[in-house]
Amino acid sequence: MSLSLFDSKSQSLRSFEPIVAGQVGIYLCGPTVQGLPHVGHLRSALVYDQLRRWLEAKGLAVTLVRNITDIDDKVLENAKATGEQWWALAYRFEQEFNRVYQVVGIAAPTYEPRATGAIPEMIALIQKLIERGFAYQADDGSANVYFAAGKWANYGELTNQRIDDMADDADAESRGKRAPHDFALWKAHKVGDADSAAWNTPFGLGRPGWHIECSAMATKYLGSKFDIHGGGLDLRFPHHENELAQSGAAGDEFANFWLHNGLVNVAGQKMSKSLGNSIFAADLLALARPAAVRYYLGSAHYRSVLDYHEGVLDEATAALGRIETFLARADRAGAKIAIGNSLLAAVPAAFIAAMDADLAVPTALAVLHDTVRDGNSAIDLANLSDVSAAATSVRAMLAVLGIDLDMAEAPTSGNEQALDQLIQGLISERNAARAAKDFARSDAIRDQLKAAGITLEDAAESTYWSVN
RNA sequence: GGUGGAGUGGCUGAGCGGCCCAAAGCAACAGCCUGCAAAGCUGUAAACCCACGGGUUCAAAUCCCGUCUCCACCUCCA
Repeated sequence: MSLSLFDSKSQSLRSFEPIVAGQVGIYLCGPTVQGLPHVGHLRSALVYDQLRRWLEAKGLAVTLVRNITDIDDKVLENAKATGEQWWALAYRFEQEFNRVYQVVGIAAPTYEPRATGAIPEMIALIQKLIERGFAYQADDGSANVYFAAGKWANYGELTNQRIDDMADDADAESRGKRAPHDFALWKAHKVGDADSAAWNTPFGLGRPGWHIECSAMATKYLGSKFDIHGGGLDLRFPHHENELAQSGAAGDEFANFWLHNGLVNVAGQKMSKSLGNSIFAADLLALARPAAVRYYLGSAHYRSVLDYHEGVLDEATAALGRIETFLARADRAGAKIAIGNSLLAAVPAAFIAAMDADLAVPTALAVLHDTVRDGNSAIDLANLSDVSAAATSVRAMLAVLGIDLDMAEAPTSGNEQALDQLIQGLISERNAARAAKDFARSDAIRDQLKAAGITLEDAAESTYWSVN
């Protein structure tokens, strides 16, 4: 295993070795389903989809668990605003998340647990923490239970911070906390909150704090020690720090590697509700086809900030078009795609090196484009074996990256056949005009098709058409 | 106040001690091809010294020190 990954906890590139040979357990903090998925959600999910595909290409059996946070303050708040049941709202958005994930080719996780499905495990974990002296029920007698950050000597180890240096939580005392940096494990039910949003527990009626769910679910499905924990950079603190503290205090070794993906800026600015500059997944998908959206999201390294602005999807579409044109030309040239049962064996060494270097997808894309150029040259030289090799290689790289070009093969539907027949008629007419040197007529036909969004390409042996 | 990240061509964006007189894509220009295009290939220009100023080294975009600017996180956040 020559894969290196940047581990946020040690802040260094570490060689990745699975805890159990041949298997990888990954836990991802999935979305809080309180609203529509935006470009940031898509990017995060995509990063780990690429990681998973790469691990699988390398022959590892990946167990990917990505949770759904279906209860929290925002879910309850937003449901009050829309007049829905909180669980109906959460489920509605959960489905929308899964819809857009599916559209851009993010494979479904091995399992997708909901926070509300792990309440008994959370209660058990909280009780364990109370027994061990790392958690306490609020001094005001409410059902609030807090984690005593100061009691856990390693608190701050994930983000390299010391409690004394952290900014204070202003209203800590009013909620029965003993220290400002203690955080909620269990939140007491409040008057006005839906009855369905409360569970009866040894601490009283209430609902889970934000962090406890991930500790409970990660260990429930992956064990007390697992390979990789991932999520957005914004989750590093407090969410992941608190998860680590809870699980560590409960005696779990927890994640071997911590991965954090960079966020998405919009025209250089942070995306936020208050700025009103959010780009939703549906916005992207309305502007470009899924493969282009996926290409764009992978155009910057996963730990870098990815900027979204006007034109980025057009660039991605153009880059993709180049790859597509090559594959179409190779196909016409008679290239044989021969990917065996190992994608890894069909992919260039430079591509493997890039992916192994902390998942350097932009570098991997450069290798892909180099291969396209070499393949195009081979077509011009009529070197069929090189063409086949390049096309095979390109197909394999696309497969590893999960980019599904969904290229038009021979027309299949009735509509496509009808269109093809019409255009073939015009192409014949144009070629007849060209043969007769009636270029006014031939250009008029080409312009007519162009106005309809159809581009003609005169290859040596025939004329091909494609819809822009 | 604390913690972390970034500043590379017209744009996006890799590289993070010698293979860098800096990848790849987009955009531009020229040549080949074409009746003309498109597509493709080739080439060119584009980063004056890779934010700025010092330093270490035989060698620095890459390491160190300082400065400037920007961004993120510090209990809502992918």
